[in-house]
Amino acid sequence: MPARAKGGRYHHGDLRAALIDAAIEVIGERGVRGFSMAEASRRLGVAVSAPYAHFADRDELLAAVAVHAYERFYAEVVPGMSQFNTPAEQLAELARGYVRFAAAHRPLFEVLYEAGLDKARHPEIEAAARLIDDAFMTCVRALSGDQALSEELASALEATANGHVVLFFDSNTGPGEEAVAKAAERAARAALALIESRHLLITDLG
Amino acid sequence: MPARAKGGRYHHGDLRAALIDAAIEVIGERGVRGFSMAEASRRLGVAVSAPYAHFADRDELLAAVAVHAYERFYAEVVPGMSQFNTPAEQLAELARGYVRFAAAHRPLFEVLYEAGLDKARHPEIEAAARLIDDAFMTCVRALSGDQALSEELASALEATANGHVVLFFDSNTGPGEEAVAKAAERAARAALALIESRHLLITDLG
DNA sequence: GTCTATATCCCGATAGAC
DNA sequence: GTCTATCGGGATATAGAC
Repeated sequence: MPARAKGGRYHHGDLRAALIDAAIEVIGERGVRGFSMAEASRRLGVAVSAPYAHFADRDELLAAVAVHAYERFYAEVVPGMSQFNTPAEQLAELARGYVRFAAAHRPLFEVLYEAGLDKARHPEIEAAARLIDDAFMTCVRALSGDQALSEELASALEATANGHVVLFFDSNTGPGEEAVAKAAERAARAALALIESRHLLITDLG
Repeated sequence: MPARAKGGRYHHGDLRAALIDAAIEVIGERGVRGFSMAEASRRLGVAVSAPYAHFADRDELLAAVAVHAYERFYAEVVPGMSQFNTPAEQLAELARGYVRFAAAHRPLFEVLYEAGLDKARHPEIEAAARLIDDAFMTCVRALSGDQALSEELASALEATANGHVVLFFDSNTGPGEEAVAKAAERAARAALALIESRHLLITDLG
């Protein structure tokens, strides 16, 4: 952990990593919209110009936070899937983990969905998401040999997990363990219900 | 429609309504975070201080936009439900309309979910949502006499519809009619699947 | 790689005239 | 109800010294 004394200088520390940490901290308090390079600099006790030695602009720093978010998501959530034996249960666990992760690391979730980052300008973000997507799609495909159905099911599962997070944040119940567990369980059960009736996702589809 | 000539004055027009329209326009171009009282004033050709005769601060103007959003949602989406005869089909139509509405009026959707408005400070927003919620819950309850199941189903349906909108916006496919129709159909089908397997939403629930 | 200093711009909100 | 004028603040980003 780099030094962060308010008045101190910052020679030869890992400012890049410290800036990412500071960004997460600020986003946690003020939201993505409330984050600024200047505020991050202030918290680290460095000049407002210092971050520009590591990030070309504000969006590049946020993109680095997004990459960090996907890496952490993969490390925290995906391993838990292997404790289950069926693809359906694994996907339910992924949905549960998705909600738990977002609740535990709200700033990371916000960067992914509210930072308004141009993915074309920051391809490293999608690259970081690839490992997660692979694990996800492997499970989905194990449930249906049909390519079209796999796509529809994947879309429905992703939308539902995301929606449960938004609903949880919107309900403003705070980060209480009980409320998080309830939201995560709801997401997992909704995933199982979608899987159970997945045949309805493609009938008559244009 | 109030006058909006760039250099012109604005005596005795309906500035309040014009500000709401201008806000929607700005949000459409720059997002909620990019909206400012100053920019709205500039577009209407009025002094930056003029809006404060109608709204105490920025959040009050955004709250008025949110109320407008719910009113318009109710007017555009809810009537379409009555063309169907079963609660399941009506809820599917509501999900379809939810996605279509959000795609057609993205700024309104953004205000509701990304403006970060303190609902305790703006109770008029939830009041405006009540008509929609009543229609929604009436359908849900018609599907299950059980109170606990109704709550779980409502939660799952709302999350899923919202998630499909987020996914659609995230996919960046633009407002093409084809892409919108596809996303809306997906939301409707996911709703039907959740309804079909709704019994899975409450088994063993703590 | 970090500093000091600065240019440039935008914002929210208020005071007081008309 | 709208105007002019302004205060006070904060942001991004760059230039040049060390």
